[in-house]
Amino acid sequence: MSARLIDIARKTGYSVSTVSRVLNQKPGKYPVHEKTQKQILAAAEELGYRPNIIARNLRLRKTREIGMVVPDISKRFFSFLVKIIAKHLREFDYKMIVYDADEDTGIEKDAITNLLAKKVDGLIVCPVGVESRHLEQTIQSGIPFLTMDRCFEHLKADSISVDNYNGARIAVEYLIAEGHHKIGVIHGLQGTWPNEMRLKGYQDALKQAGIKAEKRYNQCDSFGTFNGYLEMHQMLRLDDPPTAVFFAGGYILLGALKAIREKNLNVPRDISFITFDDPTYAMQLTPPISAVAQPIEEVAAMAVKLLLRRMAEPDADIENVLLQPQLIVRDSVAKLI
Amino acid sequence: MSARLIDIARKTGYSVSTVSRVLNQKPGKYPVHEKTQKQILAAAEELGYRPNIIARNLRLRKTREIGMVVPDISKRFFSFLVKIIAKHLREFDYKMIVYDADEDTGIEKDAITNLLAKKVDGLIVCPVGVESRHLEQTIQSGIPFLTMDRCFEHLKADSISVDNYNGARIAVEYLIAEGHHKIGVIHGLQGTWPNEMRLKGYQDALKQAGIKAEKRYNQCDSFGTFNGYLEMHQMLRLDDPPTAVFFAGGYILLGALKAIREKNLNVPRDISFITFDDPTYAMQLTPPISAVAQPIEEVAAMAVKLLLRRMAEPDADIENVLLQPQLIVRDSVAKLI
DNA sequence: TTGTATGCGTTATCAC
DNA sequence: GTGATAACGCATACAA
Repeated sequence: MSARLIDIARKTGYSVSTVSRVLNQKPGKYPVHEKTQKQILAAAEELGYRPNIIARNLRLRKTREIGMVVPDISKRFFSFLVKIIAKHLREFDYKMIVYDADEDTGIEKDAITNLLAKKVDGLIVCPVGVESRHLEQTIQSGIPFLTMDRCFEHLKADSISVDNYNGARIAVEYLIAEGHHKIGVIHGLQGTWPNEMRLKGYQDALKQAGIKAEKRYNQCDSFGTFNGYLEMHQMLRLDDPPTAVFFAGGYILLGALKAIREKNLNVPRDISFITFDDPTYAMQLTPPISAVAQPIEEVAAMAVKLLLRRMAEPDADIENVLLQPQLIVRDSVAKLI
Repeated sequence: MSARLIDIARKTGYSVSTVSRVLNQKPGKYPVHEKTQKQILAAAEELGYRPNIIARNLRLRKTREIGMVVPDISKRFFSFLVKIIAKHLREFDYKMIVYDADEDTGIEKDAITNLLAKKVDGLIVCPVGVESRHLEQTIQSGIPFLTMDRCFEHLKADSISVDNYNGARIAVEYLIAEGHHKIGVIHGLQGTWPNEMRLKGYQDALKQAGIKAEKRYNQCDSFGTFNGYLEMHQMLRLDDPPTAVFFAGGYILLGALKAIREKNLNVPRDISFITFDDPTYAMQLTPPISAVAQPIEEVAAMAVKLLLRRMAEPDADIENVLLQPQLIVRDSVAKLI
């Protein structure tokens, strides 16, 4: 068993409160005799004293912990987000407790419940994205709360996300500008906010250019690699396949590339590709794939800023921040004009 | 403020202890009147009671939490490991608290200290890998403890890792079997266990085949993409560059591919590649890259098994488990014979 | 400058 | 069956 305040107290002959005061060192708050301090500090060192955080948290009714829930930590977007946010929080002397919801609203709900029961000082949730009732309840609990990425429009809470709509739109507008008219889309999980926004961006870009959105050019299922693989094959089986395809996520792209290889086709000679997300490998592929990059670091920084503001001013106006993604042109789109 | 036991007690007229008993429901332990139970359960429901985990943990001196520290959660190897381990632990009703050490031993040390102070029931550390004194101290504290991946040989603790030595060895033996003699290596951070083991595997494979390990064919710096890029360029500048290169990590490969593209060279026509690690994109590259895959899921499962065993039997013999990686042959190695 | 007493919310031991 | 009561380890208001 590790040393407690009372062990130091006994060893030095002082009381627990004196020991506590010395070890916490509120600047100039309580004056303690210098000799006393030295003895106590020495004893603490010798016993290897480490404060019991549980007891302290219970007493202070503060934890200096921020809870975070992500739908899939094995995806780089989220693990990187987690990393950067944790790093920022560290500067403010906050720890982060992350839970992986494994794309399951039930687990997400449990995670939030647990975090609330752990009395974290703030909560960041990247919702799985299909249900939000439990989030409403969480907001009611009054905890400083922030949704990220797969936000819900109706939720009365701060939020930060990437402008999925506009990102998709500039990607497709770029394809059109290069002379493409038969443009396909392979998107991800229906009903999720980013997916719907990306799809809408695609559709609006076509509409604006006077191009009809063909149903057969529209495939979807999930954001996974296997989905990309299957749907790409399906699209290639069409009598008049599209000349260019927009992918709603980097994993979809990966699967589509596999399908392309199997058909011995060449990008961009036979078909042009552009993807939402800019995974690390995109620029290393042959050819390097043009992409719409999400500003993850800015998202992380803004998240911390918003949450800390909410913690400092619980009654501040709700902010819903939308960050702009960036088009990165590489060599995967053929110029048709 | 959320409801406490005492709020339910006041509302129903029963005492705190009765309320606690009902809410914890030890099977057949304490008999409580059925009517009482119903009233209390109803009141709890109505007040939205959630037990305060901090108070409970303090009282029970158990947290049902496992701490985990990884050097870089944004790397897929670790984020995936975290995900799978957390999933397994969930089945045993344990939560996981993960911290990212950001490849910094100082942060790793702080993280461990904090986890210990939080009184987690067990601790899994994937060490940054350059220093281990603080790990020895951790072991002394008596907490069920496990190192993973970048283990230290001298540490008296359970450990689980991939056989980096053998993985590198079978990769290089494969290159030799295909007729290569001028074989380069670009490895990662010197002094870390996986790196040294992979390097030694490379060297021993050459030695066994009677091939001298040329110093100019050996480059290193870190496991990063940029390192791979620079070192590959350097190797290509040699008068007689190697005909095949073994990379100690998937990110290094990515950088090397970029260098290759810039020189307008072709894999495997001009040079052959094989890499340790099998990142998701390896099979989608052109050509698909042959690789040595780490059995991440087995590692995760074994980690949980070892830790739970240690928690159940603190005095069991120390186990150091080594799992075998697997050679995955794709199209990135030319047959020279 | 230091000590005493109290409470944070829970569970467990004991008595009734 | 149920209720007082005492910890768990810490930080603070108040006394001395």
